[in-house]
Amino acid sequence: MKDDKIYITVRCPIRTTLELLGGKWKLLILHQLYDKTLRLSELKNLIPDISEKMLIQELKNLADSGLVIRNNFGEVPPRVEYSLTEKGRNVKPLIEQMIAFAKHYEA
Amino acid sequence: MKDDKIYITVRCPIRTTLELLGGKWKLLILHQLYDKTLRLSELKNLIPDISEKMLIQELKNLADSGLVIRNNFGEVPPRVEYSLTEKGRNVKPLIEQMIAFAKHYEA
DNA sequence: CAGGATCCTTTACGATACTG
DNA sequence: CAGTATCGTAAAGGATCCTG
Repeated sequence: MKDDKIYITVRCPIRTTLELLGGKWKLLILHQLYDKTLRLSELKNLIPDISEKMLIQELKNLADSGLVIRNNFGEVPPRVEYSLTEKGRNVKPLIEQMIAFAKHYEA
Repeated sequence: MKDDKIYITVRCPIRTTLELLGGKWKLLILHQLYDKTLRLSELKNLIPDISEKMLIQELKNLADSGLVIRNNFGEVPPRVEYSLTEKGRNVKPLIEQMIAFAKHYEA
């Protein structure tokens, strides 16, 4: 057999990023976790218009992606803190560019 | 009256950017228009899984935002070309960071 | 306080047919 | 070729109630 072709699938990096960070809330959450550790209730206060369901869901999502780490202190009453992982810290330049873009756009 | 407060509304820049670029397709379209002018049919070929409806809708969306310019040559058969505007070129560093993020993530 | 479960609404998106 | 119009579906998101 000749003329066979080998197909390799190169995933579009834009799509990869959209899958990881797409949606209405993930980047807002990551923005708040930019350089601090926060509890669920603190995040809720910082992003007042997010529903609790979405906040929890998206945090779990980000944790599953390895971008956020969930630290359960196992205390009573419950105390759980969220922060960026090493991988998660790679979103920082992206967030910076989003802020820069908005600034340019509104100028 | 004293102790009155003046409230100014500072829109979160992340939200601004999400409103302009959010959704499944806008950034993929902008990525293709990164440094070239393309016709509708060319964009359709470059992003095979987008529906024609969404492609046209999002292009109009981006044009309304002033990020993309629609150039209608008024010929028969129709010939319409899309490209980034000056403002639209500000997405370039953002796209670069999305690519960099995907790369870091997959590493 | 953190979060699970359920139900419901909204909106994003897709398929198809049609037009100048 | 570059659209418009319509209809239908799937996914995202929201409200509320409940639990350890």
